[in-house]
Amino acid sequence: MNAPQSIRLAVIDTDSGFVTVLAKRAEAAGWQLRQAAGAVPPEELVAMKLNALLIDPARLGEEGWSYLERVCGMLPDLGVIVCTGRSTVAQRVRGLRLGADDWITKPCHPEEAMARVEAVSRRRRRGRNEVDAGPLVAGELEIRSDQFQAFVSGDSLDLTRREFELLRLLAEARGQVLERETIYQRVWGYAMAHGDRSVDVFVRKLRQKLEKRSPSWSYIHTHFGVGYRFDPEAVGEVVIEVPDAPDPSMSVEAESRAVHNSFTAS
Amino acid sequence: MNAPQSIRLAVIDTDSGFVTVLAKRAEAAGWQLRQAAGAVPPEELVAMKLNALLIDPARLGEEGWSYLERVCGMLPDLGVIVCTGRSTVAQRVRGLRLGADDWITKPCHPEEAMARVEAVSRRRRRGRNEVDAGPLVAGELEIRSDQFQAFVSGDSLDLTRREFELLRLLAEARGQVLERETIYQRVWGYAMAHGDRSVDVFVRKLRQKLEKRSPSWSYIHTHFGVGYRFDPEAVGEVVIEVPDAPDPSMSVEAESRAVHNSFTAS
DNA sequence: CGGAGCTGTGAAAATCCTGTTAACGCAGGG
DNA sequence: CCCTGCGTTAACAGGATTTTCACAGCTCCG
Repeated sequence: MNAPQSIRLAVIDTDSGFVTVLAKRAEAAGWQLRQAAGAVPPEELVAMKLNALLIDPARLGEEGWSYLERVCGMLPDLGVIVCTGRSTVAQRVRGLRLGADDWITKPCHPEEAMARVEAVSRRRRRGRNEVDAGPLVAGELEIRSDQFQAFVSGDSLDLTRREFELLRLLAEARGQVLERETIYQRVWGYAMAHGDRSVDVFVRKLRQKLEKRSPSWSYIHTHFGVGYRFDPEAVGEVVIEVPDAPDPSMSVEAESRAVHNSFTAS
Repeated sequence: MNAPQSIRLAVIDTDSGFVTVLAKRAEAAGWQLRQAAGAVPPEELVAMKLNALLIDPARLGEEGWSYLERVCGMLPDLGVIVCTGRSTVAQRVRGLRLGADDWITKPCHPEEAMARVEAVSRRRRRGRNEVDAGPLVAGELEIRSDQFQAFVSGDSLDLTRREFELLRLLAEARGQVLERETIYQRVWGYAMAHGDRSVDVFVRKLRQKLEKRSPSWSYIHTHFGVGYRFDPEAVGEVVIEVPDAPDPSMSVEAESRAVHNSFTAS
């Protein structure tokens, strides 16, 4: 169910050889990686919204242990993996009892380090209710993962599951153009068959529902020959007051069509 | 901070030397330990209500890997620590990616093994915390964990164990949409088989009993394609008086059906 | 200016999902 | 051994949702 989701990892180590190799692999795997050489204040770690922290306390000198203890104490939800040189059983046991989740001995293969980081993150995620983030807001839109719905000033858009997943994917990549194949792969979970128009159809449904609730904004933009891009933009024209007009749909649609095709973005 | 709470651990290994030493220490630490020599069916592991499982898949011969995979897949909440002899990086990576939480190489000091079991168990505990003391009330409903029952103005709903667990889970996540897989995982304790309808059937039983005792409220809402959400809502329509109608059941059911399908969150 | 290739639309057709029932198997108590 | 309560499965019907199609409208590019 959960594809190898992107992991946010921080590495506190000065062993440049190990770190650079690891960074390379992590990047290849699509992880978000931050490096630091010294003891980063726990507050900053919080701000990074990490899944896990890989640390060599030996590089921190005397305060290594106390730092480890402080971090584990202040961020009980953070996965902590110690990766250091030769150590005694007593040291390892102490580290683990202090709150570390795993202890790897250097030299170690970067792939194993990554697998252990994954294992720790996996367990982390499971425990905490996956309400990882607060609602994502964009323009007048509020996307709530815990409700599988999007709202505009409290009103639900009545999205179906696929519509929601598509919207979330696009919104999470705000500003980035996503190709149809990528979108399909990530929302449907498998490769898109050649000639499949499902993505287009769902984009249309989404635009329809978005316009209904948030007419003065334009969210999903088409990139001809490529795919789609999510970017909330207030539509220039202010809403025309048509308080009692029986059917303003024609004018609204004509207007919106012009807005959608803003190809030359970027 | 964490009192070394009692841990329920199962060990699947035939290395009597290692196991007996470990058992001795575990007992001294007040752990509940179960031993097994071969592949125990995942169902039995569920029944043991374990915190963690320590296993040497090499002792299971050929099926070691598949057994590991099966257990990790079916009991995603169980901490799994592999403890085996010499291994390659590739093997360790594979094991960890399969779902194992840690991998220890024999020979290893029993104290370290225990520290790692603790570290893995610590994680799992973090998510499902807290002694919620008082009874939980919602609408006309009162859910008492100490009684394993729910009441409406003093009358018991006569819920069975599973019905109660399901209701409690939903109610504790009030307002949040829970997916079927999540529900099954948390109430039944292991992964839901594809196509299993147990959750639906139990939701129906619950709704039935809830309506019987609290007709003017709607508690469990369906989110098509996703799962269910608990949210007490007073039903708009006041009870229709049908003083002399011999069997009002039909109208009541028809009405309630309409209410259940309030897909639009809000 | 015109054709080829893409994308927007609407609606029909094919699937999937949930509500409901009822049969089945199991285990505990008489 | 039979009865009863409980949980699991299978099957069906009615809807809701997704796919698939056929066309019309746009873009790009020569």
